[in-house]
Amino acid sequence: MRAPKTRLIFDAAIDTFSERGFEKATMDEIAAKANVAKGTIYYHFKSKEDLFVFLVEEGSQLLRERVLEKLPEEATAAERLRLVIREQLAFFKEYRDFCTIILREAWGEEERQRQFRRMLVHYVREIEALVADGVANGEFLVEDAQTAAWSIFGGLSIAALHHLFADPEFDLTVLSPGCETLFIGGLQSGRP
Amino acid sequence: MRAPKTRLIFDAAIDTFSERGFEKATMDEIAAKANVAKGTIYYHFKSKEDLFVFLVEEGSQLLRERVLEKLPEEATAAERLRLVIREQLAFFKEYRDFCTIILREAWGEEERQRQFRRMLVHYVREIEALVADGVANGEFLVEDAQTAAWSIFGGLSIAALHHLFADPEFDLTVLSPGCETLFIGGLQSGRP
Amino acid sequence: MRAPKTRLIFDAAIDTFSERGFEKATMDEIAAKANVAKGTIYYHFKSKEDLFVFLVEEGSQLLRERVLEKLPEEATAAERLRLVIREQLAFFKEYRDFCTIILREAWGEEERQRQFRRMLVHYVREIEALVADGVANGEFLVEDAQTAAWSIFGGLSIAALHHLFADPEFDLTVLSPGCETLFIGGLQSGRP
Amino acid sequence: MRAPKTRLIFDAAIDTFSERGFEKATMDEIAAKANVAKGTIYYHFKSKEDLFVFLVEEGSQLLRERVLEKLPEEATAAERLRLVIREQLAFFKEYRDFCTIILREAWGEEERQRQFRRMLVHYVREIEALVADGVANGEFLVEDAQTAAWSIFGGLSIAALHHLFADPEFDLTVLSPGCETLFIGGLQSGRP
DNA sequence: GATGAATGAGCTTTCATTCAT
DNA sequence: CATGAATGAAAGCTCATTCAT
Repeated sequence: MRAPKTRLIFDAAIDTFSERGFEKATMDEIAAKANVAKGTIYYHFKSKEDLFVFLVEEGSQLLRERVLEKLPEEATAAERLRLVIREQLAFFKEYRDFCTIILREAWGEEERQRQFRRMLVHYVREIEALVADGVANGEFLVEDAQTAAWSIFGGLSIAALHHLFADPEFDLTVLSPGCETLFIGGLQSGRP
Repeated sequence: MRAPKTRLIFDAAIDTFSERGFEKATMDEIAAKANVAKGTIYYHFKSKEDLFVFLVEEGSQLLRERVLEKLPEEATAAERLRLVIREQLAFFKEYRDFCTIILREAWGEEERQRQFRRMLVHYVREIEALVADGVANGEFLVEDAQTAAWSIFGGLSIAALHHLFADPEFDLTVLSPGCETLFIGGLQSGRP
Repeated sequence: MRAPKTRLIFDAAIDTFSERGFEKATMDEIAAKANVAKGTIYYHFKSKEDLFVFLVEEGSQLLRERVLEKLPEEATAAERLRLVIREQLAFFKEYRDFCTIILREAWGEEERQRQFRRMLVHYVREIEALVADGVANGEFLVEDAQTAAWSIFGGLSIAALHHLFADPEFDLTVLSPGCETLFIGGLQSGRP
Repeated sequence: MRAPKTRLIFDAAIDTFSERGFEKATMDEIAAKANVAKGTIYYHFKSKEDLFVFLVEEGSQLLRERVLEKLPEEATAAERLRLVIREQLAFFKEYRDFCTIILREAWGEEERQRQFRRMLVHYVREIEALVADGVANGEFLVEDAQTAAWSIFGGLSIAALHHLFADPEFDLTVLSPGCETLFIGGLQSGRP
């Protein structure tokens, strides 16, 4: 990743994969965007699949770092979940290309898709743990923390994706308050 | 759709597109699954894209029929939303292939993807209206009904998809109670 | 093989493989020679390897038919061996392309090469049996019929190949008497 | 050839060319086997073709030295030919890689193949002279010494190659007696 | 209506060669 | 002397689409 060309390829690949999807993206386009010869990509990455997996791994790791690692241990589950929602949206705002890739490319039986899902599972499991914490200490009341976690992750993601496709310049962070209210308090938030 | 071959092609296409994704699905595989010659598909559909769009239109219409058309006018917004959640999961259970296609193939700038999103927007707008109703009559408290609607739709869909990929035989309807609680009452459901 | 295009491809492939060798032959050249589109080759043959193997199988079978099937049962081993030598050279004369392919492409660890050798072994084993017959009835005197058989087959082939490369128009059948004398009677043929 | 790296490259090249054939052998593999950088090969050899030709020249020269230079002038033609057969098999035993390369890479219209054949011709011509000697002094009885020479060279080579591919550990020198008998005395060796 | 052989543009990947260091 | 990152031409293969039957 330190090699300068690798960085160029990485960025061009993110861009291209998010714009076209894995199958429609061509190595020619990635090479052109990165301003390197096609062979150069293959010097640094074994295959198109390999490039994709590398990129998804980096992105997933970044997502975990950004969203999960700064959670204050002492805060309540609700406060931490609010932070997760805020940070995930902020992440999607900064890396909108990666956000697109997540939802498009994770679902299928190809090896790269399975690998991708494994990383998502890894991430969502942390949200699940957070929800379970809240349940354990009486803050939350849900039976199935896993489904709740996937609903939250998926709800945020699809809402973000929808807005991004409607308006590429849309500022996703404005969605935070609404999403926090919805997932923490529900639609009946504040009702007796 | 009345021609018997058309039906065979339709089913084979749903099957193939959901298994492989639009790009990886081949007309050969669809033809083989439908037990017709490849030329026959082109006799009934202008192109691969045309076949896909047709299939997505039928599916979207079916989704709307199943989920939205049986909502009792007189019920509360919360009751109607619970029904929506229940019915959408039931629909995904029955048409899991279509559920997969929705989340994989709607996000991109190809014409078919734009068209697909237009249909989703059409569907989600009804949920949004329902949420807005609830807000209007004081049942719900959200600022952005649109985002709430997409979060609910997306949350349900991704949670469903996750479970389907983890276990193809999973019965999605068991997710209903949890999802209803989450979206209506929030994680703090029942807390004072 | 009845489809007309298949025949065109077959002939073009023999021609190209013998001229360039398996690796250097390109599907583009074969297609151009056969006056078909490249895709047409792949419609009839799974891969370049598949095309090659098919062609080698046909050739090997033809070689066996031409050389081995007309051997008179009642003749002496020496007479039959003379016939084999004569017929193999006649075969190489008629199918010089195949003769080239045999010696170039059989030696290596690729699957197609192993398969090829299996067919050669099949052919040479019949010569070996013939030699063994001669030994059994006292006509011949060799300890290792297998090595003798390969020496005869290889000697004929390389001598033929040498002459063909020196002069493509060379008539291989003129080599028969010399080769018969050499292998049957040895260099000291006729000496006491 | 004195530079130590050149030697490493030479050995790695022989190994790789014999294992994969000229076309399939890659400079990367040769470099890896030689434990030098790819650029280093190009420092010592102009091109892949150049490396191959160099190697073939060295090998051919060695073959001539080993087989032809120790022939006792005073011996009979038959005795000298026996020695040739023995020594060629011994050479193939020691340099089995080179033996493989000879038969695989000499037949074609590429410049390197023409050059290769010129060297083989050079070698076989000496055998031819030996045979012609025998004919001149009444030891042998053949009309076409050239064909006889190629038959002997080819017979030995193909028999050796066959055994090497059937069993890489096979000791080729055990073939000597059989081959001597075959080529000198013929299959009817010893018959009246 | 239905067929399937034929097409060719377009894709991923390989690899001999170059050259700045 | 030696290196190895970079190159780009060239190759095998795929597949949506067409069309004569």
